[in-house]
Amino acid sequence: MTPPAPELPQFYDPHAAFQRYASAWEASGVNSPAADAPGEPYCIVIPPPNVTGSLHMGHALNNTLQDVLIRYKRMDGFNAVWIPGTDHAGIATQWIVEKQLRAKGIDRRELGREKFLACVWEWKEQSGGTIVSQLKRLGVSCDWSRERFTLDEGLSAAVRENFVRLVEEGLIYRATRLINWDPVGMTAISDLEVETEENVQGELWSFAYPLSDGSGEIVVATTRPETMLGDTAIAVHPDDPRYQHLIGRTVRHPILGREIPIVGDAILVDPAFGSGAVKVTPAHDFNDHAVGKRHDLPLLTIFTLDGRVNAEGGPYEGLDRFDARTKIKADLEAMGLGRGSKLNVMTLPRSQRSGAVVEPMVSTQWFVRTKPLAEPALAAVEQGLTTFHPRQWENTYFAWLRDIQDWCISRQLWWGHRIPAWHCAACGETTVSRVDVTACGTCGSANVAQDEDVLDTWFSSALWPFSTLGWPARTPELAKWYPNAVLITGFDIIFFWVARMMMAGLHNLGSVPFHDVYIHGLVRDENGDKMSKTKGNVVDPLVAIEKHGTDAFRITLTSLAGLGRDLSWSDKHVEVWTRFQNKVWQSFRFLRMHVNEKPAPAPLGPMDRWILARAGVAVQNVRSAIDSYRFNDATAELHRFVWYELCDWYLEFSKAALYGEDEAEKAAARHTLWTVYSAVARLLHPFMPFLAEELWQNLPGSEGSVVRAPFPRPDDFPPADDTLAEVALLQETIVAVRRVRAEKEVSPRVPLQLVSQGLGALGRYHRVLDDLAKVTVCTGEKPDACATVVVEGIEGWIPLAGVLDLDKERERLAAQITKAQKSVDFLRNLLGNEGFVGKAKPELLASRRAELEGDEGRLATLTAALAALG
RNA sequence: UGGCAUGUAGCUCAGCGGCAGAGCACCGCCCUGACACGGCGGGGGUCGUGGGUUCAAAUCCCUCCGUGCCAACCA
Repeated sequence: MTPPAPELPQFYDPHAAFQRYASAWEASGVNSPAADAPGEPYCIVIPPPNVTGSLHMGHALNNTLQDVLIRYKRMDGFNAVWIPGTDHAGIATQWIVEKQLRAKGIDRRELGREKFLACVWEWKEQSGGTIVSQLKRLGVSCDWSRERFTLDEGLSAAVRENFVRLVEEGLIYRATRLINWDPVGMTAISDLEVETEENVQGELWSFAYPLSDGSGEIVVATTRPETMLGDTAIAVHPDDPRYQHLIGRTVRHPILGREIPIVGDAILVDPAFGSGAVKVTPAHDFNDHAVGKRHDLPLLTIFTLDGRVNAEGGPYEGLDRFDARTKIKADLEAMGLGRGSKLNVMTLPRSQRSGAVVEPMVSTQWFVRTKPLAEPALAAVEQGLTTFHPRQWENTYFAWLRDIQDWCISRQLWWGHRIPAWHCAACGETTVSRVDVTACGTCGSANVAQDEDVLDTWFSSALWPFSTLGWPARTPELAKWYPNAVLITGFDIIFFWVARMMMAGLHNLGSVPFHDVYIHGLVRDENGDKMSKTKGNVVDPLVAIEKHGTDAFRITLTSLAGLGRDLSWSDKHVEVWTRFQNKVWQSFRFLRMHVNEKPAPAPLGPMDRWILARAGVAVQNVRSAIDSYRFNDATAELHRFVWYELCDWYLEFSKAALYGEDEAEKAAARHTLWTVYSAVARLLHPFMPFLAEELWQNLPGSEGSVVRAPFPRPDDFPPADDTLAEVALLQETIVAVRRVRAEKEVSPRVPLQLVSQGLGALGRYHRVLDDLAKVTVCTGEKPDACATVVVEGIEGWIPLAGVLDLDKERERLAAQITKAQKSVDFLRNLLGNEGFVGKAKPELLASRRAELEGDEGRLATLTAALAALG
């Protein structure tokens, strides 16, 4: 006799397990494979969280899914690595530190660039680690030895290399253009960083421009009266009879006195809208800018960089944009030029970061010529080199890339990658270089100064899948792990990030950065509302982990991650998995009561073979679910198998053996339990790693850590054999008998097939016996509707009349039979038709035959059932 | 205005040509030896609307309605 195993605690303690295993795994090096380690490559790079950030539910979901995949692939023998890191997040970070300094009464400009950057670095050092430690609390198995930061030395070199290359190829250029300006952040921003605020109640105000010759006036309407200071034309539709004769003439600016031409422009002007005449401000409106180009109008910038009226505004100089609006309106009204106003629902462009209303401004900036980069990125997805999951996101991706605009990449910030370009004060030329420049590349003058601006933070993020692997150096890591296997991210950054990584990867390395892109939804609250601080419905993942434990937290998120849907987080969902966790634990304790050493293989009974075959099916289902990113299906399959097959059936059946006298049966049950739980621990590991390890460590005879154990394969288990059908029948029988006992209606499909030998065999089982003992079994002459049973050698029957509405059942069956009959006739005709057979492909015919057989079988079953009902 | 989703049990969702499903909630019985964080049984649905295709539609096609997101326009 082996000594009894030490008893397991009554309840699983997820926090203790986390403490026990998390850092031990990291120290073991299992997460840090060498590039030349054996196994097919499988690499995921983390979407780098901002250093400003703290972990929110979106991160939790995103990283849990990555961890599920990486743990699965690691167990499956891949050389799997998950590279973590953080993003310097240019504007966002600078914004925070500036705010902190302002609170102390310090302006960054007083401080100077160098000192300010020192402050940002200091802040990054102390709080940049927060997000990392929070990630670790999720139990993620990143390779922390490869952690990167977008501003570290290697990545900065990658950024320079990419920038200089694109300049050399003519794909980056510097130009003066109308761009989106953030007057609060005081920087240019890209189109993507402009967000629109919907349904703003605004005012559409009309006023009159007097014709220069005094012969009348022309009325225009605007939501931005202050921009009239920069008007350089009035546009009308060239075919509009009201204004046609005015084209070519001028109006006089009522405030500034300028003469302004009236032009005809069919593209901008809709004669049916408003007065049919439009004021044109080419320096502060994108549409007007286009008109200006068409008609060669002067660009008149009227605002300063912080959104005040400049010297061009004459009497309004120094006024804020919005104050100027009020005053100009009032002044024009006073001059008798106001022509009424109406309410107007509009959308306001706001800066994503500062929230300021964006001001279009003419400015000199650096741009990426995106068209040539977008074409290969489009083609790669069209050709299936990269696949989105779910597929429909490819449409979004295509739409944006097909209509892509040049990308403004320079930012008037200090925190970020400074543009590697040096302007010469002597000759005015610009030198772009991978190394710092001390002399002008054109004239040789030493009077050069580096461009003051930094790059858009997404410019460095675009390189992330390969800059983290050492590019531009040709490292073993790059050779092994590029392209990455999969990118997991949210739909909100398909344009910002995914598309740009595709472009950068294809351009710099000639192949796609990843084979799959999994797009997950948004984590919402239990009412389906977006989580937001103002609503106060934000769930802090760390609080949830404290409350429920890492395992339950992770598998809950995973179970909610269906393809193409947002997730609704609620404690009710977590409860399901907390209970699942307990179910696994309690059933494992049962195993430990009966198994305290690794059992030797033994001849197996039918129930043993049944559960092993079912385990094989579950393994197959879990695998194919993960392989196709159906995370919710994977967890549902685990839940179904463990609870409804393993615990509800097998464990109950095994008691007959384990509490009985037959040593051979006991040996079979022990071996089966051990085998199945060995698989369960490994199946659970990607989802509930700490629970899985706790099982593994307490499974007698298991070796090492579950982290390094192989993920179960379907062929680890015996295939289905004839006993499976028998067992299924026994189970149906038991269910039917329980229903009879409950005096409930019995579905005719099952009890009419009751097999006496089956029940006889079942009589030996624990809880089943209990059920049967309470069933009234009759003997003697059998009525038409009954279930035949044999209990402890006595054949009898269970009457069904009285608990069945026989008339209703007959009616229902007859309807089904009519339907089935039609199906069978149809298929038979189809197969009997020579012409059809001649043309049909063999496999199609085979499937049709199979269908027919299925239908005939069903028809037969139904007919038999009807006959039994009389 | 355009595009993409989405509408299935009270709630959260799965199913996507072949007998309408799960979890939670609800009702009844049971603290039996792994588990009351449990067991057994049960009730509950015109699958948003109207048409069409099919032997057969929740599932495919069209119409409309509701909801969400993205993009564009907004003088």
